[in-house]
Amino acid sequence: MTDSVELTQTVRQWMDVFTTRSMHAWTRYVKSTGLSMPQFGILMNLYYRHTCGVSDISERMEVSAAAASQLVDKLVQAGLLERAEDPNDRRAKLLTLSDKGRAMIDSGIETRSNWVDELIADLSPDEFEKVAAALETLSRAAVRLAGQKPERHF
Amino acid sequence: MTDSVELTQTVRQWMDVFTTRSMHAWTRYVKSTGLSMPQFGILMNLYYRHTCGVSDISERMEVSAAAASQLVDKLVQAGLLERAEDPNDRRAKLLTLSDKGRAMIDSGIETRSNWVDELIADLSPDEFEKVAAALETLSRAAVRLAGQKPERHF
DNA sequence: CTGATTAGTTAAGCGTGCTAAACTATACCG
DNA sequence: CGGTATAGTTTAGCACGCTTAACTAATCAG
Repeated sequence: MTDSVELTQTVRQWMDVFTTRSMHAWTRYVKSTGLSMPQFGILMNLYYRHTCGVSDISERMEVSAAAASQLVDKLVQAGLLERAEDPNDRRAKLLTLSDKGRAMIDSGIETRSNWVDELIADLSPDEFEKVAAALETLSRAAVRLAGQKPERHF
Repeated sequence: MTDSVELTQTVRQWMDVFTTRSMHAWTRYVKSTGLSMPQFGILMNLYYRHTCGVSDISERMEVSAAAASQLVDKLVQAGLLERAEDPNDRRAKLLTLSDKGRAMIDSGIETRSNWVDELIADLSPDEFEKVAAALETLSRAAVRLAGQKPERHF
């Protein structure tokens, strides 16, 4: 039986390689879109949580409401975001990605996928299957962990 | 035999979950240090590539030499970086992390490790072993891939 | 030695993100 | 109804990163 400490080390090391690599790629892609990091962050938020208000953005990004409002406004003007009035609460706005905004994020994810696909293409079918199974296990664990303490900032 | 397209989908999805999560954590940590993103990026660079000059920073971060010089200067003043004259070429500087700078990155990696460890703790011993094996496979593939085209920007 | 290149710094100026503060408008509550 | 809280915007001002351009100093090539 392999040493458990050693295995932990393996997992951490992978995390290290992967995080470094993926952050670099991400940074590069964001720059290529011409958007700033915070702007792109808002688009990402809306990509996953389909709609929300300005104050939600403010909370998630831990910036003031003023900052969120300004950032959102730029994205609206760039045609990446739709900002509609909430019919249930006319103070609030409903923010959603425009098609253009969604396409931009899709394309970013696509870029990321390409790297992963190259990585996978390098594996034997057997390795591939094992890797996929392992990652699914990890995904489930991640979801479980996130569910355990949803009270944490976000 | 499981559908290969489906497996690819699994891998991509994990990538998605993991990237989102790890970038968020990274952003939060950087903010907590009081450093800006680019400043932290320089420290990261030097953490992995033990020493380099100002122009190397400039190239890797794709900013002007002036920008690199200014950022480095702030880090030196903050005591996170050592800037020494290169004895072989007195025009050039040798940049290295100070103990304080190294500690800062170590602590960031530590934070990341904690999350991974929590994730792992949630697995059965059997799952754990399989996951570790799979990630090692992936790591090797990543290294191989990186080695294949080292001419790419970096 | 001389001219050109390379490493790095400094200064001026711009764009951006951020905050605090003041303000508008809607919703909620007694 | 009237007072308070909430959602969002606007403004002024600051800090930061970045660029271009001008500059110093060291190295290299003929």
